[in-house]
Formats: sequence, C-alpha cells, structure tokens
Amino acid sequence: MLLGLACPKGMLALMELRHLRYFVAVAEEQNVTRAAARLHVSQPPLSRQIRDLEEELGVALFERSAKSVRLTDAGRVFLEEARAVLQRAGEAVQTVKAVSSGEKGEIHVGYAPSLTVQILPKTLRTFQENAPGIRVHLHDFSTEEMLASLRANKLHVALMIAPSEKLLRGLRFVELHRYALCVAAHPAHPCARGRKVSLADIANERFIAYSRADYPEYHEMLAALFKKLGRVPHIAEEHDSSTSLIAAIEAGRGVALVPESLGCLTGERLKLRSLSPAPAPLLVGLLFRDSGTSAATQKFIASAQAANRK
Amino acid sequence: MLLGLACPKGMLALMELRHLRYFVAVAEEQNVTRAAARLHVSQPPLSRQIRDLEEELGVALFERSAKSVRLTDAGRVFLEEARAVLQRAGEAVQTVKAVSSGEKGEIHVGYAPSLTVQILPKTLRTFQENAPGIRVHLHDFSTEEMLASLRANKLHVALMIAPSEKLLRGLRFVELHRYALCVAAHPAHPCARGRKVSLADIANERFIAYSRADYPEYHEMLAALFKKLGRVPHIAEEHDSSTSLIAAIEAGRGVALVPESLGCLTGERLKLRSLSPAPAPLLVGLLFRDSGTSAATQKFIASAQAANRK
DNA sequence: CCGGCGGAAATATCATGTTGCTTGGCTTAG
DNA sequence: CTAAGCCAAGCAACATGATATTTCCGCCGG
Repeated sequence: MLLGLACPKGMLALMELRHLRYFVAVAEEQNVTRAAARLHVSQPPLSRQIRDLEEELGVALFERSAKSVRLTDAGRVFLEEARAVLQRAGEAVQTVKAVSSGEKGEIHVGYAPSLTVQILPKTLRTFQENAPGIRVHLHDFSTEEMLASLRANKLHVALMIAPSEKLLRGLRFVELHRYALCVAAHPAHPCARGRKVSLADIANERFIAYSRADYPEYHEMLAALFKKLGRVPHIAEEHDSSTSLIAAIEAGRGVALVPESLGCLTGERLKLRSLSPAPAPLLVGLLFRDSGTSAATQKFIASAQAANRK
Repeated sequence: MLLGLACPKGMLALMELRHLRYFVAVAEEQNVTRAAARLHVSQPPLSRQIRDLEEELGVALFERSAKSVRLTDAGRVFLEEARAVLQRAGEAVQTVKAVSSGEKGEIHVGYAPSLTVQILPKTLRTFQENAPGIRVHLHDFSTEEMLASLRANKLHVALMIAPSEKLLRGLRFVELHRYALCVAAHPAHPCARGRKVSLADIANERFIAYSRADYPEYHEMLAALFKKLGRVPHIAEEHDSSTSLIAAIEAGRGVALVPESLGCLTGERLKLRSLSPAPAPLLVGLLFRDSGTSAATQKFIASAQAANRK
C-alpha cells in the first residue's frame, strides 16, 4: 500500500532522455513527421512519446492543430531546459571517457622524501609531458601510511622502498633504483676517515635511527644486519624525518645507516662511507594495487620507468 | 546500409536517465542488492543495466569482486556527473511546471499609450501582486502591429481599442473601459467656449489626425461619422503620436477628435468638449488569442479586469 | 589444511510492458 | 477535391524486469 502510493505501477513511466531527444527534434522541426525522419523512427510512435512526456509533466508543450504543432510558452521554456539536460548528459559521457582514457583526472602519489629526491622530480617532469591533463597530488607519507592508503584507495601509487613480502599482498612493486646502505657520520668522526667501513667497526657506536613508529622495517633491517655479527646496535635516538636525523649526526650525537641518496641532502655537513662487505642494497620504486589501476596510474608508472631507465 | 552505419540497430541502446538513476543508487550503496531494494527492482536487472551502461560508455565504472562492487576512479567522476545530470533534469521539470502554472515566466504586452494611460498602471500593479514571478515586457505598438504580433505569438495580450469584427478572427476582445469621443481644441478656439459641440459645428474645421498608415481605423471612424452629415472632413495634418498631435492643436493648426482619456495628457493646454449628440464611445480593452492562452496570460487578463472593474 | 557455509554478484530463462511499425481515419489548407 | 499532416488502433519486436540458479570468495570450524 505504501508501494501503491509511491509508484502507481503502470501509470507513471518516468521521463527519460529519449523523451527529451524526441521533444527537441519535434520542437526544432516544428513538425512531427520531419522530426520522425530525422530521428529514424516513424511518426506515430513519436507523437505518442511526446504525448507521454506531456502527461508525465502535466504540461502542454505543443499547441496542436490538424496540420501542425507549435510550441506553447511552456514548451519554449522546456526546449531550453531539455537542450541543457541533453548537453549536460553529453558532457558527462565525454568527461568520463576522458578520465577513463587518462586524458583528464587526478592521481594521488605518495612518496618517501629522502629516498626519492633524485627520482621524484624526473618522474613528475616526464609524467607532465606524457599526461598533461592529469593533476598530481603529492603526499609525504611514512611506509605504513603508504600501504594503508594504497589499500584504501586514497593513494594510486607510492614512491618508496620495497616493502617486505608479507606487506605486499594485493600490491605490486616495481623497482626504479638501488641505493647502497652507507654510514653517515660527522666529518671529524673516526668512521669518516677511510673510504670504506665494516659493520664491526661501528658496532659499538651510538646509532641515530628513524622512528620505530613510522619506520618499523628500518629497525628490522638494522637488527637483522647486526644479528649476523651476534650484536645488537645501540639505538640512542629516534627521529621522524631525515632533516632532524642529519642534524643529530652533524651535532656529533652518533652515526646512522642511511641510503646513499641521503648525500643529496647532507652536502658537506656529513660524510657518507660505503659499507664493506656491502649489504643488500635498498630497492626504491613504485608500489601500487595490482588490479584496477586507472589509465592515469598506468601512465604514471610508465613515466616513472622511462624517466629512471638506464 | 547507411542506416547500418548510423545506427547498428540492436547494438547501441542509448544511455537513458534510468541508467543514471540506477548507477547513482548502486554507487551510493556500494552494493547492488541494497540499491535494488531502494529502487524497488530486483538485483539481476540492476546488474545488467549497470553493465549495459558501462558497455555504452566503454568505461568500467565499478571494480567487481564476488562480494562487492566498488567505484573506479572513472566511476567516482561519473557519479558526480550523473548526479548533476539528474539534478538538471529535475530542475527542468520543476521549471516547466512553474511556467505552466503561471508561477514563473514572462509575457509580452502591447499597449496603445494614449488610450491606456489610466488603465495600464492599475493593471500592472494588480498583476504584479497576483503573479509576482512573471516578468512583463511592454511594447508600444500601433493597432496593426498588435494584431500581427498577437497572431505571430510575439505578443500575449494587447491593451488597445476594440478592433473591427473582420480583424478579430481567432482573437478575443474583452472590454475594460469606454471613452467618449471629444473635440480637442486650443482654449481660444470657438469650439472651446460652450460645454458641448455638434459635429456640424466643426465640419469646416481643419482636422489634425492620427496617421493613416498606423491607424487606418481612426480614419474610417472619422469618415463614417461625417458621412452621416453628407460631409467629408478636411484632414490637414497627420501625426503618428499623441504628443505631436497635441502640440499641433496647441499651436492652433486645427482641431481633432480624440478619446476623452487624452485629457490626462493635455492638461490645461487644450480644451476637450463632448460631442452632442454623443457618437458611439470608444471601447478600450484586452485583445488576445482565444486558444492556447498561457496561465500567465490568463492571470494578466484577470488582473486587468479586477483592476478596472466598477 | 580442508570442506562446508553464507553473502553477494553474475547467468539463464521467462513474462510482461513499452517502444516502434503499419494501416487507416480525420481535419484543414490550397 | 486532393494533399499534407496529426491522431487512433492493432500488431510485432525488443528491452526491461522477475524468479530461479550458479558462481565466486571470504569465513569458520573441524
């Protein structure tokens, strides 16, 4: 009975775009028969559709005489309205096609700042050339946030260090660059003397680290590295950004293991020394969902690979 | 074969508002089954309509898994677009209903200035109160132009003198006021002395008349009046507006037969004297098409009658 | 580790309703 | 009186919608 009120079943056939298309044709031709020809339908159904539309609206759109139809004042107004609706619908289709094909749209890109200082600018430049219609939103996120945002569809792609296998479920990683792990120390520090340093040389140092809360995998990596020597590194401080970590080392408060890319940020304030024997390098690249990647995202991935090839 | 190219018959079922309504429901519920309930349809047809829409667009709007549907980036964009189209369509319907019922819209009103100086302001004031949403366009037209414009649907209603039967085909006239025909003369003119004047008294005067081109029926009236006396009036000048006609009389160049309403425009510059015996009065009222009058026009007619009653 | 269970979407099949076509009647203009 | 154009009626075809069934996947409990 509620249904009966809300929807009188057979009575009320809702207005459709077809009615508007037909109406516009008839209004423009001022003649049902010509409009029917233009629409590739025959005249009687067209007459009926117009009548249905008028009933649905409860408004007479045409004045009818035996020989002609002519718009009423209301019909003239509705002609403008109908044209606007049809145009809006057409624009909607065009827009979604453009988005789908990657001509327009936006993507959200997460990035780990200190790891991507060399990679990100090149990538953005190439992407801008390949997909000028896409607006890029950059998000400086921690690894944790990247993973969560990628899964929640808040992020389309992340420029970051390769996550461990366990964290990768449903995501794909594409390597762009490898960075050796280095010791970063104050220029006056003993480590800064030779060209190379072994883990044993620094096993007793105070370590400056990235914060465990934001970068748990950094701590795992550190622990795993020294476990081979049967040692546990002494983590004296934790920092949540590279800038403050660099400042702490420059102040002589300890040393740190960092990717060689950090050299771009330290300048001459710190010395970076390679480790010998060299541990596994850090893999930096793109992370993204392995299904449902939009055209824009795919273009971004391709641009990143092209920009960092060689 | 041409048809084959232009319209692949079964393949291309054009997008309709129904697709958009269904799509919006599914997108908002993020769930086909709930959306189907909301739309009072069953789930399978809804799935199919969504699929049809995607095929029509050539764009994947949802990412499907066995347990759920989720919008793609393109789908999110199309959701906004579809909502906009539906809203626009709703506005179109509301607008045309408002126009049809006379809440909104515009009407074009023709008027004969010198005959309606007393009628038009009252009418407009009353109409403004009765139909505040209707914009009125005023057109100062000659009788000829009124008739042509009414027939061409350029004018909805005209405030003017009653036209002859022959000119009335397809139009209706409603009387609002009667004005006696008077002699207008310079205050120093002999006619201005007594209270009343007979036609015979002025049969030899120079007549100032409205122009024959714009007001042929004025000349017919003048000729008919004097024909009863077996005379032909001497039309010395023709003017296309009341202001210049008044100026000519004031200059002493002749006398004129005018409606008494002209008194409002002459002030003390001219004297108006009744004719004795009084000829048929001038009927001033509304003229409009007797079919297809819009609600706004009907309201205008009603307002005019109310304002000029009594 | 595996198999059953449950929820949700897809598929298949059928019925109904609507669109569209054809024919024919009616009105008016020329 | 003919011709043009709109409307009405009846019929065919298709698209939409309903019901029943299947498939897929995540979730549990064994």
